[in-house]
Amino acid sequence: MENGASSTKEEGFLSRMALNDNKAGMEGLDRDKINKIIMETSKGSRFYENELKKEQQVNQRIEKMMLQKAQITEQQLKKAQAQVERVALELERSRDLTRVIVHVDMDAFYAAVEMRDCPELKDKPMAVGSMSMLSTSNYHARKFGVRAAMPGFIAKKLCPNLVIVPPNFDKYRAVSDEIREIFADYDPHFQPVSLDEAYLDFTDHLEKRQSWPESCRTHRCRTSSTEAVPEVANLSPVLFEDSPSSSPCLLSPEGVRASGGAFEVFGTSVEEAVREMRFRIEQKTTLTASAGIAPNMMLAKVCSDKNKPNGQYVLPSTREAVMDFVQALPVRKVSGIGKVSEKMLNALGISSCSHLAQQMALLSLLFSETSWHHFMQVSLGLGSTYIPRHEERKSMSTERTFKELSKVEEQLSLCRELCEDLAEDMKKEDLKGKTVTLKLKNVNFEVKTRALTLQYAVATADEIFAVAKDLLKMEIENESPQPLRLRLMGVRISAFVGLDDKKPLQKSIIGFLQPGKTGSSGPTQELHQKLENEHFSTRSVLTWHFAASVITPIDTDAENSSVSESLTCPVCFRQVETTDLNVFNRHIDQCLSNTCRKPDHSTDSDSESDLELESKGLDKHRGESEVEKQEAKNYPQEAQRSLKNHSQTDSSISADNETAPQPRNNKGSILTCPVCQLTQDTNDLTVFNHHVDLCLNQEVLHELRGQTSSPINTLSVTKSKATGECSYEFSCKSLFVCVDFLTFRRDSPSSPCPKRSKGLGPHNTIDKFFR
DNA sequence: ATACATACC
DNA sequence: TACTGGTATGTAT
Repeated sequence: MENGASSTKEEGFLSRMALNDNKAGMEGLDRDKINKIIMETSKGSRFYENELKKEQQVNQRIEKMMLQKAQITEQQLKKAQAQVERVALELERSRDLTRVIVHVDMDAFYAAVEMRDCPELKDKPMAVGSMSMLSTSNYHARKFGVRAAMPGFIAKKLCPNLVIVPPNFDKYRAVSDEIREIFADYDPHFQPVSLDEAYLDFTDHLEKRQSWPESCRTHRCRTSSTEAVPEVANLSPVLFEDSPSSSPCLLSPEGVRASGGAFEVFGTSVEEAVREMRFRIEQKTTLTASAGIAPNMMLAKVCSDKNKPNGQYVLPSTREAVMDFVQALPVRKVSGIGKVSEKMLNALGISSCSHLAQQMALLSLLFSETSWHHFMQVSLGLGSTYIPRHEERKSMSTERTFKELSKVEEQLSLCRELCEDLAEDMKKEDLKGKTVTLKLKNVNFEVKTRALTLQYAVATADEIFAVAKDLLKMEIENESPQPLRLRLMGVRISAFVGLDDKKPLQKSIIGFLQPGKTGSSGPTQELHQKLENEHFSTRSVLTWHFAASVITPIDTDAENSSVSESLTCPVCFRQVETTDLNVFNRHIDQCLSNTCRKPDHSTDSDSESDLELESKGLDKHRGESEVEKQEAKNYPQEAQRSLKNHSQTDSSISADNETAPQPRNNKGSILTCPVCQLTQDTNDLTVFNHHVDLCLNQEVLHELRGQTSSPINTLSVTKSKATGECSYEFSCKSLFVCVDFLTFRRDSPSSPCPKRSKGLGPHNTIDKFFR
């Protein structure tokens, strides 16, 4: 009668269900008692049973691993050891201790915001979330074992007086914006991890900071005491506020002194700079942050946890300090090593990073290359010293948990709803993707995903639903005559067009505009390095940083007159009646997408009939062709052609231009746009050139959109079009126009800073692209 | 390419 | 009563 679950309950429960006291604020509490309550509250639930099942899967994985381990011969190990040492040596050679990386993390962020805005909560144990799930708890509540990712009803058992506050994400986002403004003063290219967390590269800031006068390092306290300030109060404006770019010193020393009040002067060291940043965060938001300072991201992340809350920790940039630090580090503290990896490593007798180093040869035989390379880096205290710019998103999804849903019609209508929500989000970012994934979780918490990749990208609710509903129907069929008893459904879209398959040309443009750091170090940097070197010789690269992509009115001379209330769109060249740059940018986006994409055709797909399950066979093949039909309906021939490279079969494209991206203007020939690679149905060079301009503008603006935080400088558009010249000239001129849209700022202090892109002749810029 | 698992906040 | 939601990536097939 013993089923697998009940026989292994006793040994299986701990690692998955038990309290995770890994995080700050969890020291010295009664773990056993807490775990007992957690277990008692959970036992017997479907969730618990599923956790047991997963636990067993992990145990099996471990058993398999141990078997493998038992079969390893002395010889293999020797060989592995040699290999490991080679790699270690190579990694060691790449070690870079010259960067100063900071990881900042707000303390109990959501909870802290709620406490700030509701003093009642100050001295109570509280958490943000719901009875079903908590996202954060304050430090008071943590003493009871209440923590993030714990369901509220269990937390209540642990701490009956716990106050649970529903989340207010808009507010958190607003606070997040405030702290990010401060981050940007120390590293304009900082990388946000979440609303409350970011990585910053302080290296450049520190260099500049050395020559700053004291006045630039002086910051005013909001009140004389940094303690509890009621309400939102007038936050004293911080220095720098209005000069995110160039000179940070706004106030003269007299100004500082004249305004009176309490001041704090910060030094020029890293510690002081980071302390200053945290101070400013606290002055501005009444919330505290913790920070870790280290020579790479991996270490900085660990360090920020070290003196939490409201503290910071510096790991000196010496190999010795790093190695000492890492030896003592429990593997679980490392970002990327979670519950399961920890358990597997533990099974091998590995709990700290020193063990990790000792067992490397073994690990190289038991784990995949990516895994053991990661372990190796961790054990050597290596990590990324280059903070990559935020990557473009790779997927977008929406999912919802609900109480049991078993009726087919309800499942289908829910699916449609999700698709509508997703489509709405997609629209906001103007995305289209080719892969649709349906996610289902049944009442036993078993998760399934079903995906289908289309030939063309989709974006609208109808298009997505056309696919998702078939995936769903397929699952319903599979399960029948039993119904699907669902507790969650989700829809995801991925494989966006315009990321990979689009244009190496664009990459060159952006690569040129933003070559990034030139520091060489770490295997993780090799890729960046390689990419860079394709276009530049490493050290000689000027580090141009994009400043703003906003376009100013052409007629700036009318500044004082009453007529200056409009801006000229560089795409349609019409006046836009606004001075709001956001509005104006939206207009340009609109213009660009209107010109480069066919207008949407309203798709009245089978929305009604979709809600009935077709009882006939619904095999995958049929599903696909249905989807394709749907596709064809939604995207008329021409639009499909403009969507991507699947246009090869199009009869209007002559067979002889397969690989030649350059336009030719021979008599009677058809021109191919070097950007979108599509044949242009014209022989008119002016028309063709206009098309290329649009393409380029769209690409560059699309790429740069969202990369810049503070629009500062702008420039006017000069309409300098080439007509009747050779094809290369077109491209160059077009690129020049496109480059001319932008204003650059040179961050490198070694060279003068041209205010306008006029200083960037085509000789400096375009020539490089075409090499 | 698909499915599932792990990880992070 | 009640155990999330969003994104990325690794592993296995």
